[in-house]
Amino acid sequence: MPMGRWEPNARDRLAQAAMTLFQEHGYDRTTVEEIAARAGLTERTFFRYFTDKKEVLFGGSDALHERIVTTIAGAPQGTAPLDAVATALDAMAPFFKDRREHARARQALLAAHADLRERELIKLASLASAAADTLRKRGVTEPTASLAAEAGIAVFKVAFERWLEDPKEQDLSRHIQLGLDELRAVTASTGPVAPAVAPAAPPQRPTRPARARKP
Amino acid sequence: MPMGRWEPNARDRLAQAAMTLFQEHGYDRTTVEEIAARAGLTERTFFRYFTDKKEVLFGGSDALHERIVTTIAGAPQGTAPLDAVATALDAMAPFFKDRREHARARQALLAAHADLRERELIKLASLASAAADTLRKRGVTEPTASLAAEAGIAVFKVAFERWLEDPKEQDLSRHIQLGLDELRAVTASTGPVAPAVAPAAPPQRPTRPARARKP
DNA sequence: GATGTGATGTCAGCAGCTGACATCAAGGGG
DNA sequence: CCCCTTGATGTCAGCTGCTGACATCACATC
Repeated sequence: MPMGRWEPNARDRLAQAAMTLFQEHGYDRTTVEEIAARAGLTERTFFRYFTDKKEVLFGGSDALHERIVTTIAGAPQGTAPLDAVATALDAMAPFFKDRREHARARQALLAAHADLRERELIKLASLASAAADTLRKRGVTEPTASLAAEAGIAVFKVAFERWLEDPKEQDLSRHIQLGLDELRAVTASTGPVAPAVAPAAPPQRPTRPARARKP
Repeated sequence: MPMGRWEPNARDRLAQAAMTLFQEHGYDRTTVEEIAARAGLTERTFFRYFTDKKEVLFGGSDALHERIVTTIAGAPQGTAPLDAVATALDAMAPFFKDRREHARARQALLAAHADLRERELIKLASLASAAADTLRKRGVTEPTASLAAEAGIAVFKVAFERWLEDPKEQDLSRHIQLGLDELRAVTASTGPVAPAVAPAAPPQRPTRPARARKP
């Protein structure tokens, strides 16, 4: 069997080595040099594959990006913006199917390191921005496109976290649907601005439990 | 006149020196040592005031944080979650009144440096998280609290950007209101999921221009 | 006047990251 | 078969962000 001069999949090896070491010794007590060594490479090479030490944890983000764009672009003409976005969110779910445990481990790292959360947030923001761009190409005008995209990403964030914690282990897809329903419920409610003084309400109802889907 | 051992307002001096140098030479060609020197201090001292080189650009964020929390906490009993958040967003507007030019300069820096955008995003996320916490203390249950908070922050992001670009220079407050209206319009629309095939719609209307406020 | 105390300075050092250049197998003409 | 190019990697030097440990020194307090 032909084996090139170097072991293949350097990138994957680096990513995997990093994940392992981060879990074993923690993120900031793991050195890029150690990661590279474990992958049989050099620090310098690490930085040829990843711009950042952080970036090594964000491999699939390009795929998500593309999936979102093509899904929105491919939505039937006349689809309402938020519905197009909703479809795109749903199209992301398969990427995480069967990777719940991996996602949880990753999330644990993010929870412990603000650096990593920052990176995660900019990735999500970039998804939102791409979604908005694509909506605009479909003729959606400006405040609408950005808001639909941002709202969609907000739903995804919440849904994703709930998916990770859900003891019933329902599909991510399901949580996204619930999130969208809830968003609609939350925004559908009252008028412009609350009155200055409250008319002494009772103990305070929890505001509106998530309503069942399919009215 | 009594003058202490050191010039006062070290923190402010550092922040201002940083802003100036960033604009003159760019963010990454400005060294922390240079900033400190310009403020008559040492690099080491800079890092006593700011955890980060980036952090020097995010001074007011604590004040915003507090304002959001107290505003939401102080909303009349029975106020709908999104309305409470909306009020809080509006309460942030005064912080930026008369600082439009400063905000634009800042935004220009953010636009050029992903590092800084990351920091900005985590600040916003932190605001959202605080808002959600406060809502929860008011009895709002979970998916609702997070979604109202995140949606609110999404509105703020969009409104803020539009405010910076608005040739008519309308109030930030106004843009927030428009954003909220638009969010409601975007979410109020169609049902759960778009049909698989579109019934051949006409040229495609821009989906729904922002409707006037006050139905 | 001795004794803190708080803001600052000094120094040493690591880790992240980069530019410049070297190496070396594989592949492709000539 | 040799040469040359190419691409992935290694080597080295160096800056800058950031931190821990310790020194200083005006000012306040007793």
